[in-house]
Amino acid sequence: MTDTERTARAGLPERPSLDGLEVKWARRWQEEGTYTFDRSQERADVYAIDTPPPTVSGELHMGHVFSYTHTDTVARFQRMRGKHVFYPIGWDDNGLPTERRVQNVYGVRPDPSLPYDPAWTKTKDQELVSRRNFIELCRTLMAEDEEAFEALWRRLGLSVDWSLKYATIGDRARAISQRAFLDNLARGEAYTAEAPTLWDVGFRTAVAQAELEDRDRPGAYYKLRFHGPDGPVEVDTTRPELLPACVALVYHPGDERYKNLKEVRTPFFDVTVPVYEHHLAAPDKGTGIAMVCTFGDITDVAWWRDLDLDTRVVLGRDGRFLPDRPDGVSEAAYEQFAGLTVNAARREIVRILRETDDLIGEPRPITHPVKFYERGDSPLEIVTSRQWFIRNGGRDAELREKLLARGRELRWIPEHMRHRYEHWVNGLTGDWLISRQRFSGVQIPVWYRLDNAGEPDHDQLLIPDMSTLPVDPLSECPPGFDESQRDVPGGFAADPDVMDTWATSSLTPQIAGDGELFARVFPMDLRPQGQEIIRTWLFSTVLRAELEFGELPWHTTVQSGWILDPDRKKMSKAKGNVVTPMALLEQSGADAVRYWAASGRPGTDIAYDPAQIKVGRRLATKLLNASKFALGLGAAEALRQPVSEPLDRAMLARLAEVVTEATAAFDAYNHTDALQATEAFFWTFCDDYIELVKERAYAQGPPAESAKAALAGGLSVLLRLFAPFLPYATEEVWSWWRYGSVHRSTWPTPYELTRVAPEGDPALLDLAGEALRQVRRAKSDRKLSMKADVPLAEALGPAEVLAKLALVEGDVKAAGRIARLDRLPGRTPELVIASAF
RNA sequence: GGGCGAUUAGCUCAGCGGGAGAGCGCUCCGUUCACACCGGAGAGGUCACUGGUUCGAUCCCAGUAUCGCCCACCA
Repeated sequence: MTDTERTARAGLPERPSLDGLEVKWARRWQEEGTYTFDRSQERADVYAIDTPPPTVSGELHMGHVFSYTHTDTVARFQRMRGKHVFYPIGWDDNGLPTERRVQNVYGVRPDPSLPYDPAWTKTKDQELVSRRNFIELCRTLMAEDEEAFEALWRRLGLSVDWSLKYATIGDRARAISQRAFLDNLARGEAYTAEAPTLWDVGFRTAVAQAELEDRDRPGAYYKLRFHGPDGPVEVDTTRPELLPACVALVYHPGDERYKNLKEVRTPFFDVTVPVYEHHLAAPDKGTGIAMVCTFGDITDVAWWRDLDLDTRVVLGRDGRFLPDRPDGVSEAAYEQFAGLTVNAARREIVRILRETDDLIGEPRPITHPVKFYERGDSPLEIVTSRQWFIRNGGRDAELREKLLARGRELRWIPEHMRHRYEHWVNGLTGDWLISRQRFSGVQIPVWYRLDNAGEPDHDQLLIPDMSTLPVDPLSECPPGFDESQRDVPGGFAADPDVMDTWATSSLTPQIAGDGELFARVFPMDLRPQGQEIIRTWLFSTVLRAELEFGELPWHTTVQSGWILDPDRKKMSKAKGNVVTPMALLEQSGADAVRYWAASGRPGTDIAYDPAQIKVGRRLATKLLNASKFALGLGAAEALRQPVSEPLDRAMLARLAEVVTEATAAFDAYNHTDALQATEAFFWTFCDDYIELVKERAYAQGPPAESAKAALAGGLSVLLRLFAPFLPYATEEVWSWWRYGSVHRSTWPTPYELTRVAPEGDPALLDLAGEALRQVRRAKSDRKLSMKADVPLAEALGPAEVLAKLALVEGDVKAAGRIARLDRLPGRTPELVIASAF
């Protein structure tokens, strides 16, 4: 019988292919609910994952594919291990990234003063639209983006339960977010305060410490001449335009140069300002004495607070100089600055100081780091405004210690990532600013009483009934009021702000595990995420869980690495080295892409490498072909037959070791080691074992049945070991001969192998493989076909090695096409096969 | 300025106190009765550098250099 006939008889495809498997099986998994969470399970039997909801602000990239694949291998492993895997998915579609995308795509800008226009259509670029129109555009665009996201994740084969899908802008998330906020408020953990805050003039909103980044910008030192009682005082500054906001000079305690200086007059504005000592002043920076303004940077705020300085506000929320002069500055001097941008004001003051001869020398250009909102385009300014905060340990040693303790309690993969958390918590300088002066977000769910002058009283909060959440204070009234009382003296006013996106996404365990699910999934097992959001998502989730429940939200966190391009740079759109995931999946297949992704370890960067994807594709194809061959031999029918031959038992015994290794690796979140152990064995299985036994398997009788039974047992285990990595190819092969889904099958154990192949000696597999390799080398050296006959071969080596060889001699002879194999003990220290042709 | 990580074959990466490894690429050979999205064989390395500990160091310690990332109150 030919192999083609065998294949046909077994009902196997003649030429198995990877093409089309994704569509076929993704549909089947959805129809059959293969990954549906069983809501009746108890916590102990559940493995719960706090999946990152990707930010909906464009397309998913290879970095997402990389890290989400890692999590999926864990989910599939745990599911096969018998856990009921709670694997939700969500979209983070509120917040500034989303708004900015809408602004870019539609070319519109929100203006809350405009009325809602239900029939709005775009007529011109940079059009201003009402708040509600803007929010509707956000919802529309997000829905489109989210459809594309879902299509990608389904194609990649993520085994999430799509019925658990959530959106952070959805009603459920908004209600949970507002409830958590009100709980924080009730416990005194949330509060409102008027304070200097970092302000993005482009987005016109306050931003939090966690969202800052430094960017190097060109600037210059300007040396200004202040006027002291005993002569001029030279002061270096990079922000001369803030001279009208100057409230003091500071120098380092003990700096002899300034120790008798008590006050000075500013140049041009001629305002008398005090001179103080402060330890933050650096004697070696500039002239050793610094100009303190309202507010040039956060050090100014520290000085202002510590030294109880005056306040001279000059910058408005639009980044321009205010129309009105600050206290103590003359109208005549200030008026020419009113309305100017920062840059224009700088040019103006430099021009003036040159005229008055108070600019000493020329500006000295420097490059210095400037604070930016991580998604913004303009340097941050500091403005005083009323904002909401949540206590985060930044001003509270006791809470900070608790949060540090939680960080130590958490299992970090890789371990060294815990330092990032510790440094972040230790470096917090203030509470978490959560209010944003934006539109598409979760509204801060409060109103304020208005006094008789129509001014809000921030101590008289009006709180919604918890049962009415989510609430939009701008369109709904507080309990006991009606719409006629909105914004009128004696009535109420809504808080116009929304919450920071992290204020909602810090609640993902509560959002995903809402209602009766909560007790079954919380605290969760795993938080997978990117290392760049330890200070935001991870920290804020730990914080909210600590405040709400006094415990960690999950036991373990796995931090993913970066995708680098071949130049070792982070991949980015600007550099044009971005590969579109969907195109890649369609071209190479999901299993191949997943194989590449799985070759990266947690926390370790990986290069984008098309060659690795090809290797993955080859592996998946090989799996199809080798399976087809083994099953074509009749392996499936022999599954329960006794495994009697030493080589067959050796193979299964070695595979049992691989199972142990792969299982241990997965338990330690080393999915890469699990894959490598499995893959290495698989190639031995194909290249050595199958070649060694196929002649025997073609025959009849117990030795043939033994080979076929071992092939079936080996294949069954290999398919399950590969299932987390190659879900499509393994499922396809599984469907040829087994019932149900491989992804619902049981993770293999060493016992199921040693039971059918007791007393297997793995060394026999190595020995037979080594013998075969030597025969092949002899043929290769003589440029002969691997199928060339060897009339006589001699096996030399220690007697005990040759004794073992005798156990597998029949298979070696068949695979090597050796007619006669003589064993000659004691002539060499190691096994040598000498072939004669 | 502080912290974390990396540096091993041309490339991508494992290993981590006693033998230097894998895959890709490369060279040669073979093959179309599982697999051309194929098989077999082979060549390739003072394990960044300098000291130290040790019988023995790619591995441990100290320092240096380069790269990457995180953090920082950067007049």
